[in-house]
This record gives sequence, structure tokens and C-alpha cells, in this order.
Amino acid sequence: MKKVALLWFRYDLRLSDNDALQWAIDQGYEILPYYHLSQHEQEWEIGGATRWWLHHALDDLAAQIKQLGGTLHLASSELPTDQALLKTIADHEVEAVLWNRSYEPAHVKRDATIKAHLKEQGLHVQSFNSTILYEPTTTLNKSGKPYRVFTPFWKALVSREIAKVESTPEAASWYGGKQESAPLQSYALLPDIKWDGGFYEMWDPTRAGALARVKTFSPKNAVLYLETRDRPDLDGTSLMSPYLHFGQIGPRELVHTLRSANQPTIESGIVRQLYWREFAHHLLYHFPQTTTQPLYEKYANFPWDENPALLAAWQKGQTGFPIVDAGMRQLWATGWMHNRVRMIVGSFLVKHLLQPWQEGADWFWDTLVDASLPNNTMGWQWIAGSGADGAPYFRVFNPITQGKKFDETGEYVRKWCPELKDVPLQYLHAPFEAPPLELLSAGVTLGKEYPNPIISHADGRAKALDAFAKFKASQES
DNA sequence: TGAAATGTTGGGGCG
DNA sequence: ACGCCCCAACATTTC
Repeated sequence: MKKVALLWFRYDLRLSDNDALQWAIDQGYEILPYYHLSQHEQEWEIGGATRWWLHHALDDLAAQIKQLGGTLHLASSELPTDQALLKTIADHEVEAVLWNRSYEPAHVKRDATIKAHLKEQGLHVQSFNSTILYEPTTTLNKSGKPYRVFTPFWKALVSREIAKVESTPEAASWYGGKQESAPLQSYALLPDIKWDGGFYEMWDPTRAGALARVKTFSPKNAVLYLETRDRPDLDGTSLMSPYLHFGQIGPRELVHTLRSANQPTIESGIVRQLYWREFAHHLLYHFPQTTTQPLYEKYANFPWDENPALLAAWQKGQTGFPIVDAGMRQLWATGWMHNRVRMIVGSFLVKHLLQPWQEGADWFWDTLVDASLPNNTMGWQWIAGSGADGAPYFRVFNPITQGKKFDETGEYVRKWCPELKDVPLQYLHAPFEAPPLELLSAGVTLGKEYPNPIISHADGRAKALDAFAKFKASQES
């Protein structure tokens, strides 16, 4: 009789490019595929939008496994992570426990404890990397420290070999014993209130959806990416982020696919962006406190001007700046926001409104289908200027010129702020600068159909520069 | 992976 | 022909 290996899925919801699975296959184990949803156990439990995605990703993974003759074991989320795991191990005489590592700080800590405990009990426990391109412990700079700036990180690693995993999931031998799997519905991942209509329109949250998107994107759009990726009014980005986050496609298989086109703009475009994702994971691994604390500690006491009303206006897409509002509404409707617009809304929240970047990170965490702790943390610290490669404090995005420059057709704003759809392009990104009659003939009165700006750009910019400059001076004295 | 203010240059209009 | 002004275009610096 074959020995049973429990394969614990996390952010690796796929059967190819999966080291833990492949190792179990190669060793001839009978594989018990396992998932557990933790609830209220740790900081940064997954948010609303990622719960929606996870539901469908698990459903899809279960179907893929079933097709190959296995059954995905969903452990009851009423038990804490360690107890649920121990129960399954005991129930099914498991001899080996395998997983691909998560680099979230809480998971790193949890997994170390569990690994030690299981080893004490005489189990074979082994973890693998399938989530990122390289191990964070192997990417230190010449003085043995983690990189804090992207460009040296990129230069040092871009030519380092990326593993290729030969995947043979069809050769797997799946555990055939009787299981008491919890129904997926018991995880209650889908919302009670139906805010997810737009999600279904935009996404196919399955492995097949990931592969279809890769096919649309590569190689033609991947080559164009460098010039279209900043244009929210075009379909210029890869849209791979949620698939990568849940591991429905692995970063290694994706990079190999993209590189097979052998085009320089792919290397300096989308591949470089995938190394930003890599950089974010390595940063969080080495600086686990940065989910809430600035990477550069001198920013710890920055005097934010916390104001719930301003935060709420930003969250709801009611700031009176069309490019900002369009982004926030796209986020709410689809669980996703164009990357360029993420920078614009981030800058607006942190600089113009002087709200703490942590508030922005919390909101994104709850509303993005690609909410990834490393990426979210790095992105917000970047825009706040307190993190790796941080934007200098005086870099304040102008939401008007950014709108004109990157949503140059205005289609993005017209889609997400439909009340402005008849406003001439000339005034679309700054309706408050339009002659009132011009607005009226477009059916808009500011303060009625569309809000007045909650702050003037000039004031917001001046306030931000002042606050940041004063803070900087106070740190130096 | 800014923006705005300030400085420089050079062409054209014009007295 | 020449100087002067204007201003767009570009470059530099400052926030």
C-alpha cells in the first residue's frame, strides 16, 4: 500500500509548475490534496474581494482534481489551522505533509511552528517554493543585506536562471480513502449582499481563465505593453495579477512563456513588472513589520491629518477629481484598478488629503481581487515615500494632468463616471474649470450630478509639500 | 513610474 | 540692418 502525503494548498492553486505536488508524484506518494480557510486567526485575513475570487478558484481546483480522479479535501474553517491539519492527518494516516511556502509574515511564523511540531511527531514535512522566482534568502546584495532599491535588484537578478518544473499531474496517484470534506459553501466566501455582479462580467477566476488571458496577452500585447500599460482607456495591461496572487498560474511558467517570444520590449516591459512583484515578496520576507510600519523608520511619526469624511469620499469615488473617482469606482465595481490609476489615487489620498497610507492599504486589501500583502504593502509605501524606492516627498501627482495624459481619449472617465459622459474632453478631467453653462449643456451641475472637488489641486499640493517639508526638517534637527 | 517654477535660447514680428 | 520684445520650446532647478 502506498504512503499518503497531504498536499496543503495555499497561494498555489494549480497542478502545474507546482514543486510540492510534483515532488509527491515523483516520490510515488498517494496524494491527499488539502485546503483550510482560517477565520479571525491572524492579521490580514483575506478581504471581501479576494474571498470572492478564492471561492471560484477553489471550486475550479476541486474540479480539476476530480477530473484526474482525486478529491480536494476542504478542512472545516471552524477549527483553527493547526487543529484542522492535525485532525486530517490523524483521520487519514498521513505520513508526509508538503506545501509550497507563503511569504506572508503571519504564515511564515505559523508554518515554522507547524513544521517543527509535525516533525516531532515523526512525519516527513517538506516545504517548497512555487510562488516566487527565487528564494528570498538567495537574493541579498554584496554586503549580505536585502535590496531596498529596485534597479540594483533587477540588474542583479534578471539574468539568473529561473527553474523549469516538468509537470505531470495526470500521473498523480490520488488518495482514495473516505473523506469528510467540508462543503465549499461552509466557507461562506461569497457575499450576502450582491455587490459582485461586475466581478462576473470582468473575470473568469479559473485556471482556464488564466490561460485564456495569457493567450490574449502574449506575445502581441506583451510586445505593445511598454507603450500601452499606462493607458487606462486601453486594454494595455496583462490582468494577470489575481491569477498570480492565487497561484492559478505560476510566475515561472509565465516568465518562460513570455520570454519564448524573445522580444526586448517584453523583457523591459512585462517581465520587469513581474520582477517588481518578486521584489515586493522579498522585501516583505526581510521586513515583515512593513505591512503597518514604514520601511524607513524615520517616517513612523509622520503627522497625518486623519479625517474620516475625506477618507470616505475617496473610498466612494466622490472626490470631484474624475480620474480619481473613476479609479475608485472601477475598484468597487470590478475588484481591480488600472496600475497607473492606483498611483494617482494613492498619491491623492496620501498627499492631497494627508490620510495615512495604511488606510489606503486597508481599503485596497478589502476591495482588490489581486490584494496581495507584499504588493499592496510595497505599493503604498512607495507612494507615501516611506518605503523601498520611495517616491520623494515632493512628488505629487496632478490628477488633472495625469488624467489628460493617460486617459487621453477620456473613455476611462466616461465609463466609470457616466454622469460626465457628455462633458467635452477639454473639461472632462477638470469639470470645475469648465464654464458652468458648458457643464449645464452636458447635463452636469457640480454638487448635484457630480461633486465639487473636496480640495483644490493647488491647496492639496501646497498642504502636502508643506507638511512633508516640515516633517523632514523636524527629523533633521 | 512628477509638477511647477525658473532659466535659456532662438526665431519672427516690428519699429 | 539692427535692437527690442514676445513667446514657444526646451533645459534646469526646486518643491
